[in-house]
Amino acid sequence: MSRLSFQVEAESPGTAARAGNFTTLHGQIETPVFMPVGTQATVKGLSVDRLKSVGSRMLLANTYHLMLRPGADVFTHFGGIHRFMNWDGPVLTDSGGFQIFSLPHSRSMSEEGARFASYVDGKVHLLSPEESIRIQKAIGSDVMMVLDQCIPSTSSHAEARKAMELTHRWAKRSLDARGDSPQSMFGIVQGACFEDLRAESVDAITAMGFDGFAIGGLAVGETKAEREKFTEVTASLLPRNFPRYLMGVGTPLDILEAVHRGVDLFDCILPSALAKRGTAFTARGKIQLRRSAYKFSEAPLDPNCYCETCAHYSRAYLHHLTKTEETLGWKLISEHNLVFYHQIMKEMRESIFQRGFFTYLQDKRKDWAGSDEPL
RNA sequence: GGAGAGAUACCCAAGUGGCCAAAGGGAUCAGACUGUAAAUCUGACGGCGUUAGCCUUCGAAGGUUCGAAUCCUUCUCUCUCCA
Repeated sequence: MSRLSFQVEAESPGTAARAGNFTTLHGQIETPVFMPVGTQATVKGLSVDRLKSVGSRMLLANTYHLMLRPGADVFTHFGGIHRFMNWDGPVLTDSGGFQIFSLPHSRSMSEEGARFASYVDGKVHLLSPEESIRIQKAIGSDVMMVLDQCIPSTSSHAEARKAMELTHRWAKRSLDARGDSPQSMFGIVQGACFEDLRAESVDAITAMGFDGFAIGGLAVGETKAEREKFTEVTASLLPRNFPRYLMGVGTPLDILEAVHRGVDLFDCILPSALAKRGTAFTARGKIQLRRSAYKFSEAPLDPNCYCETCAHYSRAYLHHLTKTEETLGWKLISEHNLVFYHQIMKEMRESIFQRGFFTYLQDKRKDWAGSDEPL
């Protein structure tokens, strides 16, 4: 029986998009939902007050980074991440599977797990499925992710099969390691850009008894068209009554296209990572605040945005903060970007209830993809 | 007034006869970034030309040399120390 009690509340004609909800140990979440990335038990630059104010309801944190610092024993001491970081909403922890992909020179792979040399002190850690789950239990996340092997999506069929099969064995070990913990757990579908492997992976993972299903291994090298195709191929095979999570995706347009294909949860570093380099999202495309065109601009980022940044600060000021690399600029643009992401999720959900998602999709495709700086 | 040091492209700064249109930073401009280790990475950066190449540059003016940012002469300006 699912620990999340996910239910589909509404669907919309002409699309696989659905609106739903699920219940975690720290409250209910309405989908589609975007989770800001808080790798180190912080969404960079934003206090919990600000996060709540911009509309964040569920955060992602990272097992690998938190294992290195502050370490699982600190979470045990505090009784979990919620009290530690003063966040009372749900938290999903990534297992460290993405670091297998993103830190390839710091680790070696075996059946047992991935051995990492810590970037903190060089000490070697074995990140096995059991160890990842042990740490995620200490962190006390509401949703734990199985340890998987994420590989470049452009990998060969043979490599993709090998990583997928290992991911399946690790998924089973991860699930077994959960034991009777009340924390829920998602399995992860792999298979790179191969339809047969994606189908096989869905069969294997859905047979194990998870509380939700993630589509992994996308936005790691493939084209936008491939990403959409394999999101669709995979999502269409996943069971209707469980949440579907597209890991690490993506741009506003990526998310729109994925909701259209039946995905419910998202996380991405882009709103905060791009804010650091002065990129803001608006309904009319991206704004690159480093451009000197904004030097004297008294306009807000987006005249239709209700965020604090748009209420109080000009593009000229944000341009200045970006050029001088002041952290306030990063923070103000991050807040704006998160408001933008949460706002579009809300609009998608509402359009599904109104049975108008497909129209919304077509409008946004035109507005976003057709702008000078496409989203 | 005396002694010394120096003037290089938007800025800082290497270069002391040919391999120099001139290292390296910064700034500027452009691009990248999707389950975040890193204030990150990439490209352009005198002008014209698609390339070959041509033209104009190293405080100013002369000179030496086949050839000068580099050597010589004079001049202009800046800085440090002593009076």
